[in-house]
Amino acid sequence: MRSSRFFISTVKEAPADAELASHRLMIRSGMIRRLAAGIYTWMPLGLRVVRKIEAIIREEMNRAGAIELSMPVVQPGELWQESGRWGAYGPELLRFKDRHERDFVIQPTSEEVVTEIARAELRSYRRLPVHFYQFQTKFRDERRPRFGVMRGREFIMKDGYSFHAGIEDLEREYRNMHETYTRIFTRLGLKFRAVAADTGAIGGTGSHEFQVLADSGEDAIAWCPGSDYAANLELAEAVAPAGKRRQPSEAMKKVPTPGKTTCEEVAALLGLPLERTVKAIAVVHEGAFCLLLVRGDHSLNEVKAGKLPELQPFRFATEAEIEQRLHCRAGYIGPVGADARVAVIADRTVAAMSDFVCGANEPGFHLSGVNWGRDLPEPARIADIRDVVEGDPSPDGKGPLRIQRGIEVGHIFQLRTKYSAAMNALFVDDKGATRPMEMGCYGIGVTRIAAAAIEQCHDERGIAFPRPIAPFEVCLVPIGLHKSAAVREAAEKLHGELAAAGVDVLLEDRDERPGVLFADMDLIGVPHRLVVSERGLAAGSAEYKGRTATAPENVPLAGAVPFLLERLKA
RNA sequence: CGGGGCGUAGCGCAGCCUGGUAGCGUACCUGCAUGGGGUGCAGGUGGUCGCGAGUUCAAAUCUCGCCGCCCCGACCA
Repeated sequence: MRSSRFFISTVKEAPADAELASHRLMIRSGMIRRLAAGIYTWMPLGLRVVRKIEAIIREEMNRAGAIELSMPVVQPGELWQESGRWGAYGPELLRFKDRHERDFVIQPTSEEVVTEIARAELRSYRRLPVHFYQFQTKFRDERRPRFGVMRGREFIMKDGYSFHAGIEDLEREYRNMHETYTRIFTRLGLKFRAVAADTGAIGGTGSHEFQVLADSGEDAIAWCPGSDYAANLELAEAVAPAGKRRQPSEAMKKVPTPGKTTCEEVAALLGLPLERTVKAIAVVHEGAFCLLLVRGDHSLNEVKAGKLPELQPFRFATEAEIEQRLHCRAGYIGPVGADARVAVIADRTVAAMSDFVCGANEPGFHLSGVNWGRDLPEPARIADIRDVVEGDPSPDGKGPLRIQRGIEVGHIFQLRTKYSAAMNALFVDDKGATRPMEMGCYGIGVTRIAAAAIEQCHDERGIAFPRPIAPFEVCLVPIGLHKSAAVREAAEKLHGELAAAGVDVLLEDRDERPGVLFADMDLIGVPHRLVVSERGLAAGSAEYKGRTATAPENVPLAGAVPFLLERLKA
């Protein structure tokens, strides 16, 4: 490819509202152009990256035995009524009517359509298992699209759906996909981690997310360096503290804390560590009030709390509700002497505390030296309701946990019979009985991967794409191509030879100054660069530099092609 | 959905308070010079100032309404 015939449109300044490095660099390199909130055009340069990501995923999905098809973006509302998601999905599902006033949706995923196919095509156990997948444009009307294509409304996703005669076979395919995804993200050149994920309302035996590690990620993951334990923070278990609770050593005291409503302020006022305080969070479940107790330096895990039977579902109490029910201002509420009708759920850590500080249920006062069993009854309900923190013991007992941030790029899920049962996707088994099929679903955010890769691989000069997904593998930068016949001839020859060897090479033949060409190639992230100049030709050499290398090196002109082929293998 | 902010040339911004010929940087075009890290000089092109009303002799500027976008928060995959 010649840059003069391609379309390179880099800019020096990115829009002021682009916060993330990947977002800024995708705009600056001309990979994408924003059309509306969360909706982007993939410009030729960006599309090359997307196509390379797709090609790797496709190759591995095919190798794993999945079969590609393509389902419609526009789907009849009827099908969504049938699965129950018409009502359940909420405003994120984009709905519209056609000229006949019939309901349609733009698919956010395709469980309904694929299940419709399965129930028509897969009538016998003899046709199972089957795994269909597609690359397709999705639309989710996100409340707050942001970070460019990282959380866009329109995006490309590889979504796969498998159908099985039994749970064992579903589990086999689930393991197959776990391995396949691991291969895919490894081939894409990403640093990632597979983590256990929340199975949400569907339940089932398993769900894993594949998270690309990046400090800017929206998800937090907890993992144990001493074992293979890894889970989304939403799910990660905080085990009960080891050992017995310390004996009380202080008397309970009411201390004035005017204007101090947070644990931080109270701890600072009393000169105590934050770990000695307890915060009480008032929540409401079906009209019933409940106090959740979490240590002052910990934070409530809403997902874990929401799974407790007595809280499912819950919402936070408003300040007005707190005053009305507890007769106390928010900021001073606590478990001591609380209304007996208000249930109290103590986090495991809180249940093991002694001589702690909490609200006195009286505006302007807290209690210090509070002890379970003496100043208030032993907690009736103890549960794991906090986020784990760095250094907490791993649930598998194999050392302390670490916390890292990640970008979710893949998710595999055992759906079981949620859709097949709702939509009558039945098959006849080997005993002649009719049963709903077991289903699995497996998604990869293709366009999000492009952003995640940049998030992970960039520097002050621009993008440093991993070779497998770079828009071009090699760029030839001739100095003075439009002035020197010798340079032109040498560059053209190298271009021809590299292209013939199957290398995705870009010849920078634009009539620009060298500085512009260097800056652009660094910005768009081409991993290998070969410079051809009169100076080099005189010495019979060309200059090679890897995108992330600190210094260039000279290679003999005659050996440049084999040299590059060797570098491309690495 | 609640709170805050912003809409002026492709991009980044000034001008608005105090109404009177629409500006700067960059990008783009032309010419000359330059030619190993976003080159210099000179000359140019490009804007219904988000949209619609209103006030006024006169509105980018003041008033009202609408739309769009961004940030924070709540909600959710």
